[in-house]
Amino acid sequence: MVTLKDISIECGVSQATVSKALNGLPDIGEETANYIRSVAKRMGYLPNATARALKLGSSHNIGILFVDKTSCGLKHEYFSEILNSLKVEAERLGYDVTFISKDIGQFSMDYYQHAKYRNCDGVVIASVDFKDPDVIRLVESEIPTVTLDYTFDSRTSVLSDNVGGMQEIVRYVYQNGHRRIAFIHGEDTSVTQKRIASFFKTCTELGIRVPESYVCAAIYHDPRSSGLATRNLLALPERPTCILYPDDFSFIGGMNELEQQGLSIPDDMSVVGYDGILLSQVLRPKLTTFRQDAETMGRKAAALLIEQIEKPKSWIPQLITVSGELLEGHSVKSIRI
Amino acid sequence: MVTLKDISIECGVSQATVSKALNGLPDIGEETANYIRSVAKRMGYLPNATARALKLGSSHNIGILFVDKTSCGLKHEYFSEILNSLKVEAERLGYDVTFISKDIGQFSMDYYQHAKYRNCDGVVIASVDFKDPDVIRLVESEIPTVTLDYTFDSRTSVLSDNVGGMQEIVRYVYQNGHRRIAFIHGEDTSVTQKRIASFFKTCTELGIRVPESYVCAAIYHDPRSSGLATRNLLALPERPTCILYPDDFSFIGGMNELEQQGLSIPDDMSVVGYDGILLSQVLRPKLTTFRQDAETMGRKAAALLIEQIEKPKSWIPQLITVSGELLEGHSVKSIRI
DNA sequence: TTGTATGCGTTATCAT
DNA sequence: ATGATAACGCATACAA
Repeated sequence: MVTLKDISIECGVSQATVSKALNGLPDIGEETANYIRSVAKRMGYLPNATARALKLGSSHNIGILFVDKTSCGLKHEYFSEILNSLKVEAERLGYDVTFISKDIGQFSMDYYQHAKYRNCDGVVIASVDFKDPDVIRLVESEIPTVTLDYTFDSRTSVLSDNVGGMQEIVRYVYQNGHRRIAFIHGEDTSVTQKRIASFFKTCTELGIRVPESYVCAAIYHDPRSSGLATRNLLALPERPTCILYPDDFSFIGGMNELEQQGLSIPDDMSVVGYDGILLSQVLRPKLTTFRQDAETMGRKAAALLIEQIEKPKSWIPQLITVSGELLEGHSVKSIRI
Repeated sequence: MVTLKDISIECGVSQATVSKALNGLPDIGEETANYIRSVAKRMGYLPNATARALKLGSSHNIGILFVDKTSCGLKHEYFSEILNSLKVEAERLGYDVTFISKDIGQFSMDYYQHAKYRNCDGVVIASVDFKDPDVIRLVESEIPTVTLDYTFDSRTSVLSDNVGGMQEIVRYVYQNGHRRIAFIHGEDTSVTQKRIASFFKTCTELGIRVPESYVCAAIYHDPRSSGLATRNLLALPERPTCILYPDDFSFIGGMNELEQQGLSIPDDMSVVGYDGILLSQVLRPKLTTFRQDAETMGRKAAALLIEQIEKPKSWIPQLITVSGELLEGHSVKSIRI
């Protein structure tokens, strides 16, 4: 490994001079600086991030908190897409990305401690239990954080537009003549609450009456529970004409149930997903769904976090809502009224 | 941030004593050591990984190389599962995981340089172009590496048992009476080569004649190309009775094509996937497929890399093959002969 | 058993 | 414009 010292010897100048030249400080002669830079390049010099971090107290490294509680965190395309764009943007801005967790080796530490231990300049928090005291401790600490799809007081967060998404879906379905719309939602999270609220609000605005039995619970990313909910809906005396699913993947459960009962999509039943993952676009009939712009969410999260890290004085917490778009497929039938 | 110095002052002993006590060195009095440990705990002491890394020359941090060339690297459940188990195992062994890439900030560096810059103790390489000179440079460097699904000379790698997997599939299909078996394979990689070779070998062993037109190319994770290939197979004068797909997700393309032609699975056509992702298990009929044990692969990769890092002298390169299992679904019809 | 001193590779302050 | 030096937090060889 070639260090500043090696270069200083090679150049016949002091270590300090080399450091300044390489960092472009103005108090080094043009000529000397150029010479030093050329030698450094020739010798294949690379700064040592560790030494730098120790000296500067900042590591140019951000943490990512991504708990795989249901062991489907990363498996979910929504999150893996966020993770990827987050990584790309962070790297573009000169930051590396390290996973943060509890229990690293023998040490049992919480997220905050882990982040401190690694000298993370900031942490992006996604797909965790936001009620976890350890998560709260991290968020309330002095470490800059950005949360995804959840808001803490005086903290920056990037949110998918669940209210707008659900509104667009309901309106689209309404425009296609549907008045009996059922909604199978995911487990109780703030995301789910927003979607449910938006569902009811939009229905009310459109003058649609929603029987209680039309709104039922399932689990995200779990086709089985959505299949069950579908079966229940189909058993109602007055069947809905359209079913909204928690997400595209869960819809598979509904798809199976419908097929088993000999019902075809969209002729006998209209369906809508959520997420806009690859799968939704390759199913036939193509699934009508609402695409969440995960790529933008990850990118913004990284950019906002790094801005907060680099300009701590001028920083103010922000709530960024990333809008998505309705992807029209062929799973919603147009009903003449 | 509480440091060794703070503790030493609080305890009225020297910094060195604190360091030794906390690291459990034998040359500190039982009593003193216990006292120091209790004070450290009370003060909330956490070692500084950065300082430690600088001092020890080892960071307890491993890199992961995961290039999203087709921007589906992470989206592919196979890889996201590997990534997750890799992370879990590494953390269990006391190592953090950091993404490695080219171009971090203004610095344009190759993978090797990035790994050195971050002081990574080792790197796991997956889902990249293994012909990339930058990858080769990293692998041939002094940095310990483990590659996934690709072998370099004198280097450790963890391989999915593609030969065994394909063999099991062909045998299973054969046992169900099929003699006209088509194989749609992915783009040309070493994985694909192994599967193709194993396909032919097993067919030969079983005395199955494989017309050239039965083996055709598509692209992994791309239903469109597999759909096209399916259409071509269906247009043959002598149709196969069973089609093997590159992977479960690609099969969706074939599924659509079959349905469009009014063919039902498995009555009119038997099909087999590869991977054993969640999707394969929720489709109806359930897809018969070969599950790759991605969880084990990630775990082994981490364990082997860390073993190599910690016991460099006794280390010898290993080729670990992780076997999978045939998941019997209902997509292969049993044909009476 | 405990303390002193040094250095890991940097950056930054203060002399020169 | 350049250099000597201290400091970041830690581990360790060596002295006491």
